[in-house]
Amino acid sequence: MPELPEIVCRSREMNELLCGRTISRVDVRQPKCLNVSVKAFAGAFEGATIGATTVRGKWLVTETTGGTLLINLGMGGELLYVDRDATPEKWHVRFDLDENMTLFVNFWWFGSTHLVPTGRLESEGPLAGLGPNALDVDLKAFQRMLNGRRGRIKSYLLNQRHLAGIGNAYIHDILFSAGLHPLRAIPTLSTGEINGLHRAIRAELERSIEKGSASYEVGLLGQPGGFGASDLRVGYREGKPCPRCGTCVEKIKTGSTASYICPQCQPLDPGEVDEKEL
DNA sequence: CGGGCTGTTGACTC
DNA sequence: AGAGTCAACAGCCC
Repeated sequence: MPELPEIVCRSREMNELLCGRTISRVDVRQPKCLNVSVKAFAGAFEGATIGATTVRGKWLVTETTGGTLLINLGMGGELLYVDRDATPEKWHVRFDLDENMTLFVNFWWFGSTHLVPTGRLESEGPLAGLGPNALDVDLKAFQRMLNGRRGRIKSYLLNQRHLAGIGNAYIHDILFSAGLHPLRAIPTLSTGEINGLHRAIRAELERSIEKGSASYEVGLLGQPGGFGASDLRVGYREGKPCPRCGTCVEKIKTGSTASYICPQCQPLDPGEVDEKEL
């Protein structure tokens, strides 16, 4: 599932491959994934020139002369940049460009492509109310964010209104690196634990970005990332030994999501789950 | 063959 | 504010 590292890598590819190109034609097979009518969407982007692409959490933000294009790949969505003759079987939105090239957008689940008028990103659309990118928050700001918060650390980190870009794939190794159980109540976190968590967020996300993002996702040219199963510490490693202490990694239910943890390195002290703290 | 699992976002409720 | 639930809908696995 694309999270911040994947989006960062896709944005780099879009800047390399798409910046400066002109959109000649837009086609939509699944109007549901748009926020406006097909006519309005195509009307805005046909004839437009593509500018820079930036990242807001799990959203790709592409400026064009016809408005801002927002792409959310949901779970397992893909972008494909190919010659028109190599049109894939499955696609939901296509942008035909100059030089016979096309950008195909294919969703697995829950993906969307939005048109937002230039300059209104912060006031309307899905980016309004989104928290800062997880990699853009310094330690002081992170400490302030958590100050006075209640609830559990995992659900806080996954909430895109707080921090944008962390999803249920990278969270496992982030919490493991910080030595935190996903259900730890935020008020029970020590200053040292908060500092370690801040460091872990940066380190784990950047580790994947450096390797070109997750290997189960592919880039605009169809190339897989270099961050694979052997790079994971506890995530999706149920029954395998913890890399730090050798204890069996467990898969547990944490609310509506699953979590992979080392029960030894990420203890949930019963004294610390006092219901009054939640 | 079928049902459970996967896990994003936003809306909604308590 | 936070936690829970649901709905959107594809494909894999057993």
